Amino acid sequence: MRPQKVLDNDIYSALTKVFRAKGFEGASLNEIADATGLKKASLYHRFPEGKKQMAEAVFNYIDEWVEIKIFGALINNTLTPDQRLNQSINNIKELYNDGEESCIFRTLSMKVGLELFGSRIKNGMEQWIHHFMELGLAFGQSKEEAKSNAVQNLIDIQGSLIVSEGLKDLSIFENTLRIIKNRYSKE
Amino acid sequence: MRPQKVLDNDIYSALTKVFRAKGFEGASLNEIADATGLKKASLYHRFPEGKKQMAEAVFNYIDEWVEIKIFGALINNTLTPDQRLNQSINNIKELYNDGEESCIFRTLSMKVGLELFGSRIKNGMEQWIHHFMELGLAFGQSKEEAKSNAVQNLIDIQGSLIVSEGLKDLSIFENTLRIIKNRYSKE
DNA sequence: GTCTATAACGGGATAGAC
DNA sequence: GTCTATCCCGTTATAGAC
Repeated sequence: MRPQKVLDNDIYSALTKVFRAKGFEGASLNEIADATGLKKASLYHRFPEGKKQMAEAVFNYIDEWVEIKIFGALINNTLTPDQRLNQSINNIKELYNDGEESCIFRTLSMKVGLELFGSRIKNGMEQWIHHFMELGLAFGQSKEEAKSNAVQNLIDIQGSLIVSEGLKDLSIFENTLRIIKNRYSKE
Repeated sequence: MRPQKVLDNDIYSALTKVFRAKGFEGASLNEIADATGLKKASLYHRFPEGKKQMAEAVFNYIDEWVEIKIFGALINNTLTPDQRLNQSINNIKELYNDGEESCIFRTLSMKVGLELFGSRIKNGMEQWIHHFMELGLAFGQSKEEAKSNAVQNLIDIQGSLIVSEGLKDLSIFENTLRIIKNRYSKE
């Protein structure tokens, strides 16, 4: 029996799970092989440049998701500002699985990860800030207000993920999403 | 010539640097050996239980520093609340080297680290919250206010370290410390 | 496109001399 | 207390069959 071709999306999804949990150095090819259902040699067929390329695929995969589901919502001008806010917050919640899953900004930015992917991470963070700014402007905030709120949103998300995980209390992440909402729309 | 005994404190300091930068899995014994100036076998003389014990020494080393320089300042009732605030903020700045150094809550709490050190991390975070709460109470805040400010301080510190590093902009960390100050003392 | 098998290397850890 | 030398295993990566 011929081996099935494993679907690209299933591979990306499995890669993402592993790298988010373990980071770049902590993710071993054996574990990645188990998670994807491919043997190591097959992984090298898909990713000839090896582990680094696998991690890059994770960035691409998440970037695309975020672009559509979060940035897309934040700047969708067929929606009211309140709708944009609610939709993007819900999708942020989904991205981090209610606070259970880490962010690649964190797990892939330890020393080695930062050397390899520093510019992607910087770029990604700037995108988050840019799109949150648009939301603030849509709510009538000044440029300065919108900017500082956007930066603080990013800080809050990153920080609350770490604190939630450390304290094993997901309500902290949830509460942070509420705080972000309140920066734009009271009650 | 007899080998010098390498000072405990120099070892802890070097260990801390490596684990903070690389995390548990990313820190290799070769690198630790280089950083401490001890050969691998000598490290095992000091830390018979191996790498895990080395990381534990880092927790102890930082815990002690934080206990004295940060928690000590936060609850020092020979100082005015404003003095406690300023001193502890300055020491937080020092702890993270103006935002250049990571926090072990972050680097030692990836999947494997969390399995090994989860309860130490939880405990440590609770200590930070507890002592920040005392500061809030000293400033006349209600228990609820003091608690939520304390949690938010922790979130802000963790988040701003990640965002500062990612954007390569230490002013974000500095600004966060100012925000924390303003939770207690206006201007 | 996937596999088995294996190479080449670095990882954590230990033995034993000084 | 530190060292050199070594062990064993898991790691990344490759060769070649199917």
